[in-house]
Amino acid sequence: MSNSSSTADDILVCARALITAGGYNGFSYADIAEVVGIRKASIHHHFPSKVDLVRTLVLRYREDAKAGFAALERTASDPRDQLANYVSYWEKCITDASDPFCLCALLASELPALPPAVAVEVRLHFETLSAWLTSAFERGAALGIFRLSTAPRAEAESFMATVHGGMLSARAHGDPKLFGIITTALLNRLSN
Amino acid sequence: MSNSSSTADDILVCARALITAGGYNGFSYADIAEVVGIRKASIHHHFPSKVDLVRTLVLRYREDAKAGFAALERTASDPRDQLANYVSYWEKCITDASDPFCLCALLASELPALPPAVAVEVRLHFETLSAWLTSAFERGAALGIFRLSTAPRAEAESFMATVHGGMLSARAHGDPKLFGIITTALLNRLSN
DNA sequence: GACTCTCTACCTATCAATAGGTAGATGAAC
DNA sequence: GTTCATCTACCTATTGATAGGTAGAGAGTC
Repeated sequence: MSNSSSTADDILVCARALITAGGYNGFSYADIAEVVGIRKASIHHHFPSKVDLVRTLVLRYREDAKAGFAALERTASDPRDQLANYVSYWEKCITDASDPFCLCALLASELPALPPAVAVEVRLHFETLSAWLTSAFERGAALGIFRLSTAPRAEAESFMATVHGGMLSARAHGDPKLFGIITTALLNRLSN
Repeated sequence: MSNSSSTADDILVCARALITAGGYNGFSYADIAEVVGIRKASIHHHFPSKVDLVRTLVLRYREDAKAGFAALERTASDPRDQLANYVSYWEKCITDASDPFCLCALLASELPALPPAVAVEVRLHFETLSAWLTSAFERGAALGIFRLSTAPRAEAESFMATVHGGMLSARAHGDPKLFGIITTALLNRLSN
């Protein structure tokens, strides 16, 4: 019943959860094999090396993120709503534990030790996210919706830092609701 | 020339840098052996298992953090200055690469996969940090120095999230100065 | 329809390297 | 002699990976 795209996808889904829980070195092909129900050697058929696997995963993640940003811009025209919806997306993921931590944020924490081919993709994700957030702040300022106390890029980086830090704190305290508490304050500041 | 406290300390110092770079599973006794200049087996004399090693490291880190909070309270009476000095401490560490990421924050990111004996200590560190920051916000509010838009605990958690997120962003972008940019905005908000 | 070839997706068996770890020996210091 | 801190030699388990293989599906040819 498994077809090719399904097995490779299963592998990627599994790898994502394992990385999000324990980092690049915290999982092995054997772990995936157990979850997906195939042998370790078969994973090599789809992903010849661990680097290939994780790099593919990050590339997919980046594509999905770009699609997500585009969707945010279609579903709300007000940049404040776009940012709020971005945060709501993560709050839902964290609260229902479907995706409790940004893959690239997790990998970024161990960036010095990542294989270069993976590291470069993780950096690119941060650049994309930063650029999108910056553009949201720029648009909001141009429309008079936001009054920025610093440059749009700095606002964007602060916003991003708070979101990622909120994920970390929710995890550290074992309290998913904490992400919402932290980001509510963040979003409230956008309304002042 | 090596004495017992020096070798064990060397091991801990080395382990800290390795964990901070690549997480709990990103280093091995062999890595430490190479840096410290002893055999892998000798490390077991000082730390019988990897869990013992990392747990000892986190305990030490927590002691140092408590001492640091006490020092911050001695060297400045104004809670705003205490928070600013806390941030300055990290900015210096990140900028001169002496300690570019909070050990417990790094370990917190992979908390689900940590050995329980280590995980509990990491959580305790977050509780201690959160309590100290909360007390700073409470004192600042009581003295009329801060006007809080949310409860002191929420302010503290937001502050912490931004600091940790700033570390992450600096690392992800490969730009240590970014931590300062993010935290300057954070501290400026304390002055309003 | 039967046969052949190619492809896909899986497998077993195996490997080298590495991981955390153990036990006993050795030498230095007291 | 005892203690401490190191070592060698070795262990089991696990890791990412390789080589060779099987089985079934699909397409093309007769």
